[in-house]
Parts: sequence; C-alpha cells; structure tokens
Amino acid sequence: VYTTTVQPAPRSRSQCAVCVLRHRGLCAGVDDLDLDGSAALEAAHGATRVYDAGDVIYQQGDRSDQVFNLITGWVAIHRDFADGRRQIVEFLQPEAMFGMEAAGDLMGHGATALTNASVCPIGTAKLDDLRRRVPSLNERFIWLLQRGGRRLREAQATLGQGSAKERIAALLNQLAAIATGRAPMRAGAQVRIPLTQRLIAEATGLTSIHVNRVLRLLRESGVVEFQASQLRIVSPDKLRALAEPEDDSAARGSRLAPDEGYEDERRAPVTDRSRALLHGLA
Amino acid sequence: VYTTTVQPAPRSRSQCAVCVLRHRGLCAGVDDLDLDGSAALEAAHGATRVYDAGDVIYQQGDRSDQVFNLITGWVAIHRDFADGRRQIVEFLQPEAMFGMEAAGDLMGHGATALTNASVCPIGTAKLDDLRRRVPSLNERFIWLLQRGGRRLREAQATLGQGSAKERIAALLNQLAAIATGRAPMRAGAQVRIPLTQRLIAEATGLTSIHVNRVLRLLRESGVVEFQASQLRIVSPDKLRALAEPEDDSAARGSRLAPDEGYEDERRAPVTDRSRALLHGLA
DNA sequence: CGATTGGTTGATTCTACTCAAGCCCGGTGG
DNA sequence: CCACCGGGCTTGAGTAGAATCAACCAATCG
Repeated sequence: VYTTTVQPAPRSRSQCAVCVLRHRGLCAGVDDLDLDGSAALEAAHGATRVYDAGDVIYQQGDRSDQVFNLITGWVAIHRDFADGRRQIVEFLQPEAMFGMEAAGDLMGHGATALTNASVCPIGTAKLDDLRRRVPSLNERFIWLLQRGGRRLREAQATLGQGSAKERIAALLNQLAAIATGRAPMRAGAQVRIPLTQRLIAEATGLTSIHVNRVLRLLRESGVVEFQASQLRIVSPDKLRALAEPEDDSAARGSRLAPDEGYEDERRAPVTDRSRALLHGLA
Repeated sequence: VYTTTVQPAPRSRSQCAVCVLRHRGLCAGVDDLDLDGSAALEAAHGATRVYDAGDVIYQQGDRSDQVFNLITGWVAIHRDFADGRRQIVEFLQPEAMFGMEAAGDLMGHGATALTNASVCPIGTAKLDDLRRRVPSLNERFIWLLQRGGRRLREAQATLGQGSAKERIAALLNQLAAIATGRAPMRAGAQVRIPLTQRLIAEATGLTSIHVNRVLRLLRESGVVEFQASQLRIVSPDKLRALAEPEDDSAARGSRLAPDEGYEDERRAPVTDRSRALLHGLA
C-alpha cells in the first residue's frame, strides 16, 4: 500500500497516435513542425500515464530526467517541508507543461494528481534534441517558462501582500480565468474547480478553517459562491477588485499630465506610502 | 521632478569592449561562442547604463523589448499594487539577468536599483537571433529561466508557510549564499547585504517594525546579527535550520523499508499531518 | 540648524491560528 | 436495514503572532 501510494505505477498505457494534440501546451503556435519534426516528437515522448486522484506523479528530490504534458485532469505543484507543512505553488489544468527543472538539479517540487489525470512524459534529453531541431518549438518552450515565471511572481505578490480575502479571491479568479479559456466572466457564470477547502488553504498559506470563514464572507458579500467544487461568480467586478489590485502603469497614465501629477504630489500630505509609490524603493 | 524620478535617464554611457565579461551571467558555461557569435553579442547589446541607488530601471507595465545583465550593484525586482503596497520578488546581485518577459507581454514587474548599479541591455529581438545562432547560449538562457523559476517557488513556499522568523532567516540565508558565491558559511562570517529593514519587510511580506523585532530575536538567540548593512552569521547551523525546513526526499529514505513504513502507518495515530505526508494531497 | 531617513521600543488592536465540537454525506459491513 | 466511520465542511471560543499607532533616538544632509 505504502509504496504504491507514494510512487504509484501508471494504471494503463496507450501509445498516442496524434501526439501533437496531446502536447497542445508545448505545440501551440508552433508552425514549422514539419513531418520530420513531428516524427521526432512522436518518437521522443513516452507512453501516456494515467493517474488516480491523489496519486503522486513525482516527488520533491526525484531525479528530473523528464517533463510532462498534462492531457486531462488537474495537478498540483507543491513544495513540501520536513515537518509536514506544504505549500501548493500552482494548480495545473489540461495543456499545462510541468516538471521543467534546471539541467543538473533534482526536482525542487512535487507533483500530485488532484483528479483522475493523464499525462504524457518526454525525456529531457529528447526534448532538448527536439528543441534544437525545431526552432519555433524552442521558442514556445521558452515562452512557457517565461509565462510560468510571471505567474509565480504574481502569486508571490498576492501571498506576501494580500489579506486572506484577497488571496482566496485571486486564486479563484485565476483558476476560473484559465478554466474558461480566458473568456470574459459574466455574472452568474459557473465553473467547476475540483478543489477542497484544504487545498485552497495550502495554496494560500491559510488554515482550512479560515478558508471556510472567508468563503462564507465572500458569499455573504456577493462576490463568489464556492460549494461542492462549483464556483459561481456572482459579481465579476467585485472579484476582480479583490483579486487584481495591481498597479500596471497607473503612474504611466498620470504622466500624460505631468503638471497635475507634480501638483498633486506637492499638495497631498506625503505619507510613507505615497512617497514609496512615487520615488521607488530607496 | 516627477518624470525624471519615475523614469530616470541613464547617467552615463560607455561602450563595453569585452562584453562577454559583462554578460557573465548569460555566457557562463557557453563554450561555442566563436568569433562570429561574440561579434554578434558585441553588436547586439546596447551601451552600459549606470544608475544611482533608488533609480527605477523599468516599471511594471513598461514595454518589454529588452533584457538586462546586472554588472555591478544590487537590483530589486518588485510587483506594485495600485494602493501603494509593494512585494519585492527577488533581490539581484551582479551577474544576474533580468527583465525576460514572455513574448508579447508587458513587464509584469518593476526593477529598481538598490545601490549604485550598472546594467547592460540587450534588445530581445537581437537576443533571440543570437540564441538561434549560438545553441549553448540558448541552453544557458533556458537554464537561467528554469533556475529563476525554482527560486521563485522556494520563495513562495517560505512566504506561504514560514513564520516571520523563518522568512527573514530564509532571505538572509539565500542572499548570503549568493553573495559569498555559495562558499560554505563559517561561523562568524561577515557579508555585506545593502538592505534596509524596510526592504526586508517588503520582501518578506512583513512590517518593517516587525522585521526590527525579529532581527533582535535572531540576534539574541545567537543566529545572525544584521546591522548597518552587515550580516554576521553567528551560527550557520541555526540559520540553516530556520531557513531550510524543506523535505527533499525524506520519504525516499523511508521507502528503503516499505514494510516498516506500512506498519508505522497502521499503528500510529493517524493525524491530519501524517496522513497528508503519506498519501499526498487528496 | 531643521529636515529626513533608518532604526528602536512600548502599548494596543486585529487578523488569522488553534482547539474543540458538531453536521452532512457517502461508503462499508454486520 | 441500520450502525459505524471517515472526510469534508461549519461554527464557536480562546489565543498568538503580526500589524498598527505613537513616540523617540541617532546619523546624515542640504
């Protein structure tokens, strides 16, 4: 029981014929994947692996000799502490690629299936070859890494600065946006998000008990309703206000009228905050 | 005043002759940078820019058409909120490369010089060309992105799960490790870390006041002493214990005796924690 | 010299954690 | 069929860790 739970054997294997479809995440926008290249991809990737909810795909500290494309299901990327604490770094949805660790390093994180899930592995060595042969695939790979970094920075910012309410709102907002394919959210829209309150807690750095209270708050204040893995977005505006308090060139806008900006700065009481905002860090 | 503070003009410019040296971060381990390639790098990068402490290198929301190699000085990467909150995502030391944003995106973060600093910019288009021409430089670029992601995940985990003490310890530990070139830390070693308590606060998601208290705690408990930008590592062991509570294959060790592990699981009172540790997330 | 920045400390408040109990529900087994 | 159990969810009461508010000191700078 123990060994299979920690490192379960894949349940079934099936050779995937149209492998580009299974690697949409990696291949999206790749236009020069000629016959030679797609044959190489076909040859490079391994057999599809199927996991049950809760199965460990790999563990922190494992050798990192392959990367994975998530075909179906949800996966959590997490970082484990020796004393049992766990931080969920990211929730992955289909088409995500994961397990890319810097050459020579062991896995700095673990991956666990949250639902039944199927993934397609590719050996890193083979992927490296493929990248060198197919330039636009190389670019796509880099793009994935960069966008991943951006998401991590955003998550880190909300984790460091956000209140419990903001953290949870940001998480739900982001998951909903990805799940709906970035379609604009309408009031009342429903999204399936297969997370328990415990998982939300581990991702937001809160207690599951506190997550429960905050979810009630969000429900009572007409923002979102999250019950039985169903997220109902009551007020997209309220949700966005909570989830995205980013700056993003607010200063840039005001630079269109530098005089006013200058006046404002002179007149307003110069608090720590406003000063930091205007003058940068030091 | 306003405009120059927000987007200061570079103070001076100088063409750098031995540009590979100025791009050690990017070029480390790049062995096939032939005459052609290094000439291309020489042609690709722009004039060195020099900044004063506090100068903004770029802002969140700026167009991302160039990346930067940090030659001298320290730089903070941060994410700003509209209401004045700010999360420092990373502190950069010389040889770091920054500003790589996914193609087509605006900058999702800002960069500010913490000390006097000099950076060398390269247009992203030119760097892309260069990468395609010099394969090992391409690999190095990817390696940098991957290692950056790893660091972000680590930071996110300590931010989400760590106490104030652990967060500060982890930050100081990491900065010291990088500053000393990963040399093993000896008791009593001194490192210069040009941060204010306010900056530590913005990086750890705490108040500068609380940072102050915790630094006193760390001093009184004989871990580290941080005063006047000087970090003195009193007890490397205590510091590591606080800063690195990671798991890293603790479970892997116990798998050597699966029977015992099984027995233990059956006999021991099954707490939330131990269950989570053994069975993964779901 | 006043003004500003960084650091320090105390008193108070509040957010989120801990402990504890109970509910609902699906599964299991007598 | 019902009793039992575990997991997830919910709520309350008490607590702790960090934020807030408010001074004050020391060093630096124009």
